[in-house]
Order: sequence, then structure tokens, then C-alpha cells
Amino acid sequence: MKIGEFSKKSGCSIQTIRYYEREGLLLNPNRSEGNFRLYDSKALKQLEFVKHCRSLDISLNDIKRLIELKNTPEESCSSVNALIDQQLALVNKRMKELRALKAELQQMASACGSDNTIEACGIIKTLDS
Amino acid sequence: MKIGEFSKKSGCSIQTIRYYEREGLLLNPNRSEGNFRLYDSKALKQLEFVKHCRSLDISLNDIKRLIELKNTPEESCSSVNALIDQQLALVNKRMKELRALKAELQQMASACGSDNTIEACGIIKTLDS
DNA sequence: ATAGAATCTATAGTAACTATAGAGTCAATA
DNA sequence: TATTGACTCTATAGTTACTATAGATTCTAT
Repeated sequence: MKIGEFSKKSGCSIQTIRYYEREGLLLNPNRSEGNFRLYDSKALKQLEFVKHCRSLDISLNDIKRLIELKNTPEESCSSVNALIDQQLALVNKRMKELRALKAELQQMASACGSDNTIEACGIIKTLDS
Repeated sequence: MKIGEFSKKSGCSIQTIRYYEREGLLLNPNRSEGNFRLYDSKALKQLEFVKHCRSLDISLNDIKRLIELKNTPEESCSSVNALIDQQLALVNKRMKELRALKAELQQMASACGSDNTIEACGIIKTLDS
């Protein structure tokens, strides 16, 4: 299939597919006579792997590492574990930050009942302090 | 004070300060004879406002809007309210995403006890499906 | 033969910074 | 007085993960 169909099947935009190829996350596909990219179901699986990783917010660099690791199936998977643990730590950190952030925003929202002037607005006062 | 001291007092890097100035978040400071930027305590307050907003993850564009709003103190603060509400919605959305993400990552981490080969690793299997 | 759709490459834009190069300024020392 | 070193200046490029555009080709259908 050509890139248009590949894009629809995978749910990735055409530009993103070409970008992933440039970045080495997808193998260089075969080309048609007229230089159009040609994909098969194997390529689709590869792209789905990448998409799944991205949905977990794993960076393109880490995905590249995972792909390399996949190509050495006989080795220990401790690096894979480490990568996921690291990702989990990142997520926990961000969640903590977001919780604090949410608390402050909520407090600010309640600091301004509704219809003040900007001068009297509790939100601006909070931000100013 | 010159930018070095301003940077230390505010906790913003020198580049970031100059960047905020270019982006219109800080007023153009006076310059010394030799063209060095000169800041006073008023400028510090302005920068602290920006920093506080950034710590709440408010975008530079929205901060710019807040600054403009601050300059019309007699008007209604409903726009300020709306902006904070919108920010809160964003945070809630991201928290929800992160919770889902965390759940999947945890499940993956537990799918691989510890010392498999990559071929047998539950994590890679999950990512492949 | 030709119109229109799809594809190609190369390049620039996005957000919010960070980092660098190369030049100029300033205060203190030899 | 000359010079060293710290500080600052502007302009530009790099970061991440894409998205968008321009201009040229290729293919398909009438």
C-alpha cells in the first residue's frame, strides 16, 4: 500500500510517518517505480509499536532504544525494565506537580467569586504575590 | 541592577530574561551608557508575576493577555476567571491522561518479573500487541 | 491529452526555552 | 597605562515531536 492508505490504517499523519522514517523509527520502505513509498503489514506492525510507545509518552529516543533491544531477543530484558521504571518515575513526578498545580488553580478560582473589577480580582492578587 | 544580579534575584536564567523581553512579557529596561540592561524592583515584580504564572503552567501567550488585563484594572475580571478555569480544565485533562498512562506502565512493569530474555519479556509483548 | 489526486523532497514553523559564537564593556591589577 | 578576566551584548542555532507549506513529480480517470 502507498503512504495514504498506510496513514489511514495506522492513524498516523503522512508527515509523521515520513518523520519517523527520517528519525530511524521505521525501516526505509521499498519504493515503487515512480519513487512512492510502499508498505506492507509488517511495516504496519512496526508503526503500531511506535504508536503504542508514544501513547505511553515514551520519547522517540527511548523508542529507538526499545527497537534496538527487540532486535537482540536473546539478551536480558533488564534494560527494558529500567526504561519502563524510569518512565513510571517520570509520570509520578508529573502527577505530583499537576496535583500541586491544580490545588493552587482551584484556590485562585475560588478567590474570585465572579464579578469583580480586575483591580479587585482575587486571582490577580494571588498572581501578584 | 544589571542582568546578572537580576537573574540571581529572580531565579530566571539570563537567556530566559532576554527571551521574555523579546516576547513582550517584560518592559524594555533602561540601558546603561555601555548598553547594559538596568533593572529595578518594579521590573523584579513584573518578572515574578511571569514566573508565578509559568509555575502554574500558563502559556506565555496567556500571560501576555493577563498582563494586558492587569493594565485595565477597572474592567470586569471575567476574562481572568475564564483563563484560570480553562487552565484548570487543561490540568484535569492531563491528570486523567497521566493516571491511565501510569496504570498501563505499572501493569507492564509487573508483566516482567525481572530476569527474562527480551524475547520472553512481558513488557515487549505488551508493546507489541 | 489533460485535469485532479496523490505523492515526492526540502524547508520553515510551533512552544519555551537553552546554548553558542564573536564582539563589546567594565573594574581591578601589574 | 596596558591588560586580564568577568560580565554583557546581539544574532543565531539547537531542543522535542510534530505540523504545514511550496514546488515539482507521478499516477489515474476521463
